[in-house]
Amino acid sequence: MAVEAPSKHVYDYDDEDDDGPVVFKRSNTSSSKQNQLNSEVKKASSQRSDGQSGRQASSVRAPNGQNSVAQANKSIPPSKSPPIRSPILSPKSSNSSAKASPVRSPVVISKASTSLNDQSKQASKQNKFTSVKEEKSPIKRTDETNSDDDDDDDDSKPLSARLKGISSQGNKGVSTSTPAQSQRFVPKIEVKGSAEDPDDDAPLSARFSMKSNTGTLSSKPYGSHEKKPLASKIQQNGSIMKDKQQKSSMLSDKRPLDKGNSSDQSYAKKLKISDTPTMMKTKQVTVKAEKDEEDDHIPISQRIKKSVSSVSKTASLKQKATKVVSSSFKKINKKSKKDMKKSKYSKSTKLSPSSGDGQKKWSTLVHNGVIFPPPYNPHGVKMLYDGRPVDLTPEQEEVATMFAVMQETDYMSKPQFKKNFWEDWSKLLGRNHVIKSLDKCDFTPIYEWHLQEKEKKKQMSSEEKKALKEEKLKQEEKYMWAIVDGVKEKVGNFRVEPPGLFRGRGEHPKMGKLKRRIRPCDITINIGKDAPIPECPIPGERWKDIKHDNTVTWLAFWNDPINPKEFKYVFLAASSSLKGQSDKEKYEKARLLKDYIKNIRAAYTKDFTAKDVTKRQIAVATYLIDKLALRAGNEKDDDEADTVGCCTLKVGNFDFLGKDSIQYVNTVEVELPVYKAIGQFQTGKSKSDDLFDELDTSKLNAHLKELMPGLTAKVFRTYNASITLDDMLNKETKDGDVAEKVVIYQRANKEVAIICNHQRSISKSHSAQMSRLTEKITELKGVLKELKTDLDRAKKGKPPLKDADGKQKRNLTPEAIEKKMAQTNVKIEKMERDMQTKEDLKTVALGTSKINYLDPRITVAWCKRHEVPIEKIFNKSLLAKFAWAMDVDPDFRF
DNA sequence: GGTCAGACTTGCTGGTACACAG
DNA sequence: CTGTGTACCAGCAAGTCTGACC
Repeated sequence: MAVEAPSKHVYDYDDEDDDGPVVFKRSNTSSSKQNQLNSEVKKASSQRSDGQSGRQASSVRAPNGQNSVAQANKSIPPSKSPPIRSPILSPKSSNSSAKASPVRSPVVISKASTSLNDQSKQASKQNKFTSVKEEKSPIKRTDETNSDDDDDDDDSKPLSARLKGISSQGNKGVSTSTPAQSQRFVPKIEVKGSAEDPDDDAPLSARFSMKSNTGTLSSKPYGSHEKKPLASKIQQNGSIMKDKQQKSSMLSDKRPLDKGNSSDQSYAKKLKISDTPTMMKTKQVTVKAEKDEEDDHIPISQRIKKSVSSVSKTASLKQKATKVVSSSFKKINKKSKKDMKKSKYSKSTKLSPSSGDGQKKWSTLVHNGVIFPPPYNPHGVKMLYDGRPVDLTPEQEEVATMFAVMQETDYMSKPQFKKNFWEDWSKLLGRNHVIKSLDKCDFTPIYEWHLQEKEKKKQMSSEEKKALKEEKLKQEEKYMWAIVDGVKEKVGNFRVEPPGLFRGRGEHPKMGKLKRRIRPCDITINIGKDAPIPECPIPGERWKDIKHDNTVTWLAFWNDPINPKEFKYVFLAASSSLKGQSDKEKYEKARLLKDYIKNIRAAYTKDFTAKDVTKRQIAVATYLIDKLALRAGNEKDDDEADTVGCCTLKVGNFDFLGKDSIQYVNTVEVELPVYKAIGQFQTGKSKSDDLFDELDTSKLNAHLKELMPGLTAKVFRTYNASITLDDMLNKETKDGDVAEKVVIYQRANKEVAIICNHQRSISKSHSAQMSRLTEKITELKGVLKELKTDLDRAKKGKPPLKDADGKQKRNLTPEAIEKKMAQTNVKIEKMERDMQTKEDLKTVALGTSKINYLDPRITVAWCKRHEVPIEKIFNKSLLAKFAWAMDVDPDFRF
């Protein structure tokens, strides 16, 4: 079968994580297409390159140990970018290239078509059966005339790139798009010329032009990297602390790993090997490319077949070698899970993409449980009711205080918050209490007491503060660590959440409700069978339950008092090997998508016009997830904030509240078929109806899994974020000092944040800061003017005028004055750039993408290649979290 | 096929320690 | 030395996704 080939590639790749002797060619775009099509060779090759680079690497510092002497400058790069959230694709933005039709935005229509075409071409080249992964697309268009080879490139390109401006999000403050714009997709009508729009080749992202400014994206050249090795090898995880491990890992990096992953073995216990590869292996999918219409009613999934074969071998090999239980075991029911515990190394033949269900996560686990907040200490300050002081019991006072301290927050203006608070508090007060209504309550005395306490704390001497801190540390020390399979690992959240008022985001229906105090009898502890059960810290009380489940990673959990159906877990810290391993798997999965993306795009593009509605909805939804980095959008209960994701978009949406009630406003141009399809989905529905009424996340993800093993909606976010970073860094890094390079990085980071709609609220002092800067600039300009006058006078041999205070200024030579002027100009420019940057970033949160979406190996490798100390990019906790990525080869590409 | 429990990841915020400019 | 600004981190809310169960 034709299929095989592809699969093979895949597998080989993985396996190989280690070796790959192929030649790497990263650069040519031109070649790219071909390469892609044919082979995964690329991957292999890339790996190879890794090896090489390893050598180079030597020059680079070892990640962990670096010292950064350097100084970095904090200077911020100037950015010219326009406000971030400009509407991206609105027609106006489009302009640029196409003058011809105003309508056509830089983006896309054409693009779509193009890509489609390309793909189809490719497809045609190939034959009918193809694995998705392979390049063959199921779709075939005969009409296509030319194919761009570049297309390939596109696929690998980041979305963002494709969007030239994704300007997506309106931020809270900044959305630029007009309501009208945001309301619907603007179809592009443009006649698309031939496929040749240059853009076509460009990745989607390129197609949207980003307004943001960074200006950097050029659309094209992407190609080069296309062929990075997919899998990099599975390296060990680098766990942070073990030297041995480290060493080995380093070694491994330096040269291509061998299949056996020998290096991995050593870690095996702690780390699971990344299964990603494994996972993928599980199912190989093939697409049957019948081009005809008939396909239309065949679900894509069906069109795709899986070929499983080769994989398992590899997988098992690996597993054995590592002795790690692969995460891939799937579908093991609970009982069997438990059984599995006993046989650590047993493996199921079923590999699953999911990360590890049923899989053993640890063999021995020792920890000390959790620490509780101190009991409430009454302050005795009386609040007023109807102007009179009221006596409250400590319990009543505690809750009143929770409310009082929130006086200055926005919650106080939310009726729902007050209503919920009152419901819970009045229960505590009892029916006969003097306090009958919240309206007559005056919490000011308590609030003032609170402010005083805060002030006192602030006024403490540094010694006192230090002493307190040490005291706290001493109490908490024992809870901070767990021993997992013999290795000391940090625990993430060992402190039980204190009681308080629930602070739901957005218009959460439960905001203001009392989050009661959690007691030991609410808590279930999970610990190794042979480990001592943690002593309950509250005398006379006991844990709710003790479990010894090594198929999960939590150390303890309790039910959320606000929503008892939900759980609050205590996990290991992000720096732990367990977390690191799954992090790595996540990125490996995203990297794998790179190999499938082209065909996935071709498939959904084809389905835009499918007869079957469900299929069409899946296609459009996938498109939106891919292009706009939307989240999947699970159904939500009525008692949650009203937010949506892709599958739950409403007919009237395109300005909606996403996770955390963050607004998403984006106007994009979409391909005509998408526009039409959306129009159809909207027909006959009201604004509040689901746009994708045939869809939910399970269906969508089930479908995605048929396209690529383990593929789910969120993988697109990771993929698009990481590929964008990789692409931008590689395209835009130029010679320069460290500070300049850091600026490049920040720009790329910002681009990703915009794509993912990562926002932050504008700091309270933002406007003050801006006006201060403006003032300073004005002042400097005044100085400049004065200098100019002095200069003119000096040239004529006259002394300078007196200064503002009437004092005589020093007599300077014209040269000296000119020098001063130049310095002042530099200062002004820098300030203006700083202002611009500050303005641009005022609503953009860079941290989230760094923590969750950007493969750290991209960053580490880039730092190594460009001699940028990694500490300039990653802070201490990120360094710990990404320890597993530190020994990546400098040539690593996503 | 749908629902739900369960487990884990993602995301924003606020407090604060610390760096820096004046 | 001091007031500001910011980076960092903890906290916890809010997502995603899987598998069991009906």
